[in-house]
Amino acid sequence: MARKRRATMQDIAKAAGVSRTTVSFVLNEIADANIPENTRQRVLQVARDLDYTPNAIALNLARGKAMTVGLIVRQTAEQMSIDAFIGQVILGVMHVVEAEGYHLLIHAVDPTASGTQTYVELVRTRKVDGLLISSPLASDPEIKMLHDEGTPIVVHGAADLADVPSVDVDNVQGAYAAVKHRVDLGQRRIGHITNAPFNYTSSRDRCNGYRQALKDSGIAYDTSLVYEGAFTDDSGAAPMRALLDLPDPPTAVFIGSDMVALGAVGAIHARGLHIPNDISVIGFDDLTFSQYLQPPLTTIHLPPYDLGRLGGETLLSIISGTSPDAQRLLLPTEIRVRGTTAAYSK
Amino acid sequence: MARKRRATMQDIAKAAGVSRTTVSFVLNEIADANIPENTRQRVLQVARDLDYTPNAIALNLARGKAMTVGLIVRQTAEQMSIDAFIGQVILGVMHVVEAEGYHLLIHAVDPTASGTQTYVELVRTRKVDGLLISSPLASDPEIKMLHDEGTPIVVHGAADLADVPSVDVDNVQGAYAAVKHRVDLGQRRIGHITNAPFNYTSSRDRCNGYRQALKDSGIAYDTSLVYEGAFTDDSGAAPMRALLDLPDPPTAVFIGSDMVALGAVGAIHARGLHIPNDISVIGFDDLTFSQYLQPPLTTIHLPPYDLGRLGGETLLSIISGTSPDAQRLLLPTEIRVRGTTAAYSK
DNA sequence: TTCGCCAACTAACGCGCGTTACTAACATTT
DNA sequence: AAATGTTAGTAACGCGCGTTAGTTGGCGAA
Repeated sequence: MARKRRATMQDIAKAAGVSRTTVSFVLNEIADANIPENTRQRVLQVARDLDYTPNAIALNLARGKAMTVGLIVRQTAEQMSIDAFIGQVILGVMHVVEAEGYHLLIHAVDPTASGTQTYVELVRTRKVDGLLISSPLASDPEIKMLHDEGTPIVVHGAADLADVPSVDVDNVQGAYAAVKHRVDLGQRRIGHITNAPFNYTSSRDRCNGYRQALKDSGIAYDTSLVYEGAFTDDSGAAPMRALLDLPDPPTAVFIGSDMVALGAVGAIHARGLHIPNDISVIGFDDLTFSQYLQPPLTTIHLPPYDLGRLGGETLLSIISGTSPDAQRLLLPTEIRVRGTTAAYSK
Repeated sequence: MARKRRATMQDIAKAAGVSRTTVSFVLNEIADANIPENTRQRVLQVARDLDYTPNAIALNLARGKAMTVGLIVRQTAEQMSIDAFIGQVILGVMHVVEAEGYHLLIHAVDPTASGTQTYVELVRTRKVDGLLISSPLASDPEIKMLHDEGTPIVVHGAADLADVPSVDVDNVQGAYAAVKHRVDLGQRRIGHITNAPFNYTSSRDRCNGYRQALKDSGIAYDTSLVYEGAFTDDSGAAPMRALLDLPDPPTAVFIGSDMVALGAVGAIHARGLHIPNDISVIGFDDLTFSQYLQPPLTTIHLPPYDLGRLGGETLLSIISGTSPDAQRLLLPTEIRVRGTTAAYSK
């Protein structure tokens, strides 16, 4: 039961009666090392007998690469559970990364923490070869610093960091489509509850899409119609009540997240109002449950798996030195029109 | 922009005019190495000037520990997104693990893959010091093998592996409570749709709780009332339709997962039936959206964060050699009675 | 015969660090 | 004055592996 000491190259060398160098040459299939076939076979056989597996850490030290990339999620406990597609993102990253022989290290940072971010340590200690940063703040000095130091780094959405490679969904376009969908049906008083505080890029981008759609429709931007949500279902309730309490409440609300929309919808129902007759609702993210709500939630669909996959691919290409053509990727979104936005008839 | 070579201990030694050994002693605060205060300060100052950070890989090699634990998730793309609380579990593990200076490596295995599981490589290569295995199959030969080899390992639910440490929610008790809740209101014809195929321990345990509750109530177990779900919302629809098509359909369904329940509820509504008047529904997991469904879903609440946290704690205590008292932990669940199970009145 | 060449290896260094010996200089005791 | 510490270090080995620069013995060609 005691932890067995695993065989090393040295053990193989001794057992096969050759030098460790020869073992290394055989196992790594070095072409221009003239190893005769029978020596080769003998070494391989001994390796098999000893159940040899190379020590990854030693290998990493020798090569100077950790063969590991870090995925940084900036989320509190609530957000993590909430952000239902974080699992999809993780899976997307994992698949491409492991296909190239890399491993995936996950590290959460407390968004409320100040001072040097802990993920800087990950790259300083060479524990990871590169970083994929999920849901970054709009201005994150460490990201810029690491990038300037030459650390391979890719962020999921970062408008402020012009030269840092990024892969993101087209939040602006998605939000634009959501709002335009309402305006085109004649609604002009449209509220907005964000998915997150404004220092998150996704939140800002979605709000910008909202504003742009209003502008293009000749509707003035009214700050009294905009409230901040913060990831969770609960965070949508109070803003929604505030909107309903307005002297002239909106006839539609665009909510930057399906999860936040849950709380908002709950608040609307609690007032005894009817969706979509009294007010229509549009979400964002197209989480699995959205189509099962009563009425089913109109929302903006996005591809979380691809977000992870493309982020991983971009990061790997940077690590390998073959810098990608497109340093900034924007994935398209798609509106899913459902029951919460029936034709406007007031 | 070129990747800076980071300073090593050797660099500090040269700059401070001492040997590398002395640097090591100072930085590691070795007590019985008599380093005079001014030498100590000089070394520390140089280290700061050179922005020294120890190389984690070299350190790991020297110490013979990876300072990393692996979290294995056995899930396909669909399941990963679906299993909304995987994020919570990850976060729980991460918090305890990082508090002890460890890092978290995540690795997904394809549940349909055969042959030696890829996670075996993780421990053979010494890339991780221990493994936390989420949602294991009922009988997983590699787990037993690794454990017998002395690998620190903890599983989230594994009835068949008697001597492998585990941390799990009390699925049997949860399911029992769910079913008893119905029986006590007079219902006797209760269907069951599992959360996953029967080779998953959680699925089997929940079904066992269902059967036990029936038995204790003098109700015969009827296999025609039991169907297999498989993680996703979609997987709940067909089984539900089959139940409704029975000559004598059940008056209640216990579904092993809220996600699967989504599809089932959809199927019930599609038939124009009313919940809970025509049929009552009970889920499992208490996912965030469940309370927002119409009617709100009665379900079994469980603590995903604690699942991760306690799993991590147990694993770390095994790694550190202080084997835990309780090798098998069962976390309690709690029923949340909501609208899908109104009082039975037929 | 002798020189060069090639096959078949191996010695030795480096990756960055922990750790155990061991040493040289100086101070204290007997 | 000699023996015994004590202080302030350092040399050297080990962790497991990649990799370069050799080394040896045999053989064909000049």
